[in-house]
Amino acid sequence: MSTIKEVSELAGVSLATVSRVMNGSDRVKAETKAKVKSAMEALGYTPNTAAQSLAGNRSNTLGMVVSWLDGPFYGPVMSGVEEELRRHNRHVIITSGHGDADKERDAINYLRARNVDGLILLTEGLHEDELTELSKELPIFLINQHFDGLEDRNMWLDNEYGGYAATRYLIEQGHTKIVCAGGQQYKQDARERVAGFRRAMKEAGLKVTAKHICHTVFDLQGGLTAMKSFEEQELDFTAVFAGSDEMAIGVLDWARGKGLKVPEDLSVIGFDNQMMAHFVTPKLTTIDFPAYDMAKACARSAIQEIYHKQKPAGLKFTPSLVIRETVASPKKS
Amino acid sequence: MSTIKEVSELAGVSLATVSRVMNGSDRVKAETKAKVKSAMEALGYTPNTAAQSLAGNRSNTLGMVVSWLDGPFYGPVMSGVEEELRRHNRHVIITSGHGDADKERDAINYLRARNVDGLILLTEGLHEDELTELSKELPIFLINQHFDGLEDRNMWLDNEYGGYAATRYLIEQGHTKIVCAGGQQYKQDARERVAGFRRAMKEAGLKVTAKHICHTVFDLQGGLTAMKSFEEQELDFTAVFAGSDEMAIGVLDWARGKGLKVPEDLSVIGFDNQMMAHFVTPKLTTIDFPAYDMAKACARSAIQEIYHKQKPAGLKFTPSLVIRETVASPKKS
DNA sequence: TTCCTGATCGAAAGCGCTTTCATTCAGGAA
DNA sequence: TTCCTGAATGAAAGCGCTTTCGATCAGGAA
Repeated sequence: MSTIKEVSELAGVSLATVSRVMNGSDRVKAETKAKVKSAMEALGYTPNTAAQSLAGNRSNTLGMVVSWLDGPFYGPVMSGVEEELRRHNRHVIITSGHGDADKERDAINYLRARNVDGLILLTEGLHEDELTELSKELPIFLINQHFDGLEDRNMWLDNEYGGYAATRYLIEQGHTKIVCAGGQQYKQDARERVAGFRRAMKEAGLKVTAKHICHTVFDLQGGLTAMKSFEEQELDFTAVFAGSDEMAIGVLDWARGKGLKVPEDLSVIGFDNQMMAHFVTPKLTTIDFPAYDMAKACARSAIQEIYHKQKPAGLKFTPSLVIRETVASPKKS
Repeated sequence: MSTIKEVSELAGVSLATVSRVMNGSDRVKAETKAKVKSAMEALGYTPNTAAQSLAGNRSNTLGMVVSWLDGPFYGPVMSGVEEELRRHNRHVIITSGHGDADKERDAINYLRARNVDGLILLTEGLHEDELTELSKELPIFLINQHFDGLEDRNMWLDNEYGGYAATRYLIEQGHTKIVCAGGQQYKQDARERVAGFRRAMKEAGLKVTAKHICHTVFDLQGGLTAMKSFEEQELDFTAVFAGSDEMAIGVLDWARGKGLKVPEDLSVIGFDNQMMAHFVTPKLTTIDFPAYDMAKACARSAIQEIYHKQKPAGLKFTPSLVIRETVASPKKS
């Protein structure tokens, strides 16, 4: 490994000049710049990142906290962030928050001890106050969470619109008796999706009572639980909007157990468009969550603000309908 | 952020002593150690990792290359590595190799520029010679790949046994007409799985011809392709061993298209036990790939060798059968 | 007592960069 | 001509650690 010193000697300039060339910034005569560059080339020079961090008081590293490295939802997010940062010759340290506020704090401390220049967070447990507090210490960027005070560092999905679009699609197919299996009520996205459901129903003049909505957990089991609860209440319905794809798969399981055919006897629509939506039968109609794009945008925005002093801007993403095989018109009866 | 200097002043010792306490190693009087520790406590001291890297000529960081951050297979692997390293206060930079030799090299260079102390590789494109060469530069650890010369840094699965166990299970259920939809022939694990299939068949006195084995791609489409090829050859079979779960799901799709019921008309067994094996219907019987455990073991071994100078030892993992719903005895006919 | 030994600790030299501040120099203004 | 200005570059002081080497000191051997 060659050092900046060797480069400077070969090019016949000072260390400072080499450093200036490396950082692109300052005014260096074009001729000098060329000399330095060819010296770097000749030596196969790569800067020592640790020295850069130490001297520059910045690590060129972002920290990222996701709930699970192995959740289907997080893969595209990590992927988007990694690609974008690598493209800018920065890197990300990814940690798992295990969907728990305490462990999320641990993860953040671990990252801060590594002098990350900023944080990309996709957490579930941390409260707005805490995040606001944290953002005074270092720049933090939020994916899939939004609130005032940090709105220019939010990349969020219009969940409400997604819920609306899903429900709207069911209605357009002729359904009038629709139930909603939503996620945990303490989760912002779950609440918003349900709100979208309500809006679409109301707009169509369809009544929604508390009975029609069941808040459980965002997974397969949650979907089953919700359906059993609807069943116990002897509700009559021809379609269900599930708050997540996993829940929707739970609904499919339930339907199969009851001998109901999907979509002939029951229409089902999910949310997220996770990988497994392709693998189930029939293939799941759902709402696409552009996680990869959001992650890329987030990383880009972070780089712009942290390393190029540009003003950040939050971004709202709009989900779109993905039509597959689980929705049909209701049977005439 | 307090520095080592402040700690040394508060504790009334030299920088060197504080450093010694931090690194646990050298002999420091117990009394002194206690003084230093309480000083660190009092100041809330965290060492500056960049300075440590620079001075110590080591980054306390491992690099990792996987094919896709968002592949279902890689989640558990990343998760295992991250957890284990974090537990030892080290960290990992994860990059994506996009399943392509050139991009894998890029990723490795990117990581080396960051002075990683070692590499954990889960690559597909790099040849043994290249890896051997690389391992002269820095320690590299291989997951799911094994060859002589680097055998003490390999964590690998006994794929041959997995193929054997899967086929064996089909045979025990009474099947005698079995085909094998294997992955790309250039992949070591694909070849080994097929070898296991052959061994089980041979052991049971069942003949296997080239017709019974189709090498395609390890994904859903590959499964479909394989089945179509068997169909064209007018083979008669009651069970299929698929080289991966995704292929197996392709087989399920094919069967559904043909109006065949699984497992009544056709038994199917996969390999990997990926998450989606739970989500398909009927739930997939498969061979478990203990990716998470292998990753943990790999990280542990890497830490032991790199930071504690212990001799590494490769580990062979044995896969196990996971019985679900896609295998039954063949119909009498 | 004197000498030697091992345990404990401190001084100081880096590690490879960034950045401030000073210096040099060419060219235009006076 | 002299002076001033701004552009281009260099010298050097850190950034916060690790590690080598040497100093100190207590206690046992001679």
